[in-house]
Amino acid sequence: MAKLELEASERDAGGSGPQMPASRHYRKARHDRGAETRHRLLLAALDAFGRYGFEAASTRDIAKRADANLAAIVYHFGSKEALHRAVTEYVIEQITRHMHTEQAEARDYLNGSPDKAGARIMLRKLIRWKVQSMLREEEAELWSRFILREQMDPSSTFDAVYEHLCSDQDPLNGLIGILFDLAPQSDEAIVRSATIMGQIFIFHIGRPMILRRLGRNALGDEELDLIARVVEENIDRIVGFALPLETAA
Amino acid sequence: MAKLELEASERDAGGSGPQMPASRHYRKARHDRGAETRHRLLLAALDAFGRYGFEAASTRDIAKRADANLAAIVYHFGSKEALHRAVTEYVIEQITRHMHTEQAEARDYLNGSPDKAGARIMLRKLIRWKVQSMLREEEAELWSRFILREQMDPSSTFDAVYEHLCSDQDPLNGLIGILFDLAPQSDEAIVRSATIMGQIFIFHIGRPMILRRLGRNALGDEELDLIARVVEENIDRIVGFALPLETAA
DNA sequence: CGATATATCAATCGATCGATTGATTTTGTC
DNA sequence: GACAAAATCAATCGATCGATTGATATATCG
Repeated sequence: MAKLELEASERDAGGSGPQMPASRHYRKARHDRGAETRHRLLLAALDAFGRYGFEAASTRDIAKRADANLAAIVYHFGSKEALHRAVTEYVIEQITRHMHTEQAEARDYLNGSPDKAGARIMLRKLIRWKVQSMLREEEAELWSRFILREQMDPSSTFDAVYEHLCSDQDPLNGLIGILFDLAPQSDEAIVRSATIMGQIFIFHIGRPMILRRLGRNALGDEELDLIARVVEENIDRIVGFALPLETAA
Repeated sequence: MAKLELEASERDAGGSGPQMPASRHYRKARHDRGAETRHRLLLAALDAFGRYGFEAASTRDIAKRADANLAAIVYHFGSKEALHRAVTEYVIEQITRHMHTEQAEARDYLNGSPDKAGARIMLRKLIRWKVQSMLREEEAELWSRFILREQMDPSSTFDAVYEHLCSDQDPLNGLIGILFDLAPQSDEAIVRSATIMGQIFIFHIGRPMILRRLGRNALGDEELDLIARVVEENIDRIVGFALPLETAA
């Protein structure tokens, strides 16, 4: 379950760290308590930062929810700020890992000699995969909330998130560009991509409201299938005009 | 500019208020300082609560940004919590006011004998109006951020926002229902409405990221026109299948 | 002008925040 | 078992939080 390592990605957290988990050339424990505590703190912080924001999320609450001592945060990460950076890195790493295969495939296709028919199929595949992974993966709601929270106070780690997850890592713009005869970085391609991502993000950011309208307490398989079908249908229709209708499944 | 009154909508803010602006049967001042201070505090709080969240937004910061004294918050509103409630009421009031005419028109249409052709035109009108008002109105980004922030910590004033802005006030579900042969409160109608709203909300919640991709510092008329065109086109195509293509402008 | 309600202000309260400390427990090597 | 590094813990620090206080300033009446 806990694949994360993170190890020493933040040495001196702003100039404070007196003692840190050296992780030098020392043997690993048979049962690494430290790594487990670190991971529990990371997940608790991911939820707390995303839900309450950086300042409102108290280290005491994070430590308590991680079943760890308050001082463990400074011990394992260096400071509250460093913990926030570690969470950012974790989110980027997780999303990148989940996206890697499909995005690489789409990028490879774009680097070849793409045409509209192929781009439409590739877009459908990418969207289907984004919807599934972003809605099925349980942690994904935490990732979305954390990232969108950063947007509201665009100072902290906004740049890192942007560079790793948005700029040119995402082949969505390229596919849209081909289908609509637009330059990949043209304003319209960017706006069109945003409207597509918005249809997915709304089910993260607005989940409480949607759950209430649906009269549910959680999104079950039935609702997730419905959401996936509607989003995929919508995008199929949006890009459908670019090509004569076909039977691509 | 300041139409707001709010007057005595929160009497005793949780049982604290020793002195409050009585606003009894006393004549209004020629130059009402209190109302101005109250409104400046309200706008500053709207921005701060939406941006940093309830707890992270400090009353000292709000007072400073409103060019008012710290104690003015308790004096005019009763407490930080009451200020938050007042902001919620203000947002509901503003959105309701901006939406009133168009939503009433759509509701009237739904209460008549609606057909698909009329519903499509009505939907197009409603969407166009939502896009324009939500993107053109300068305060709208603050409203969206505030509401979406509530979603992340669905405790506080979530119910009030939901009841006034979502439940059955919004005729979007009804129009979608007619166009897709769905019951207005069916799961699919709700999900379809959400994907439509997501295409608009993304430009509020993700504005910093989109601005960066566009290489802009702000959304000018040019970009707003583009966004409006793309969103309206998308929705036209999404619902277009429900009807044979026509030339309705 | 007083008289009075309205409004603003600096100073201060207890509570909680992030961070630090020194002691203690756990773990692995010799 | 002796020893040290890794890890956890309770207690505590100064800073800042929301809220309160009493004094002062402003505005509208008789």
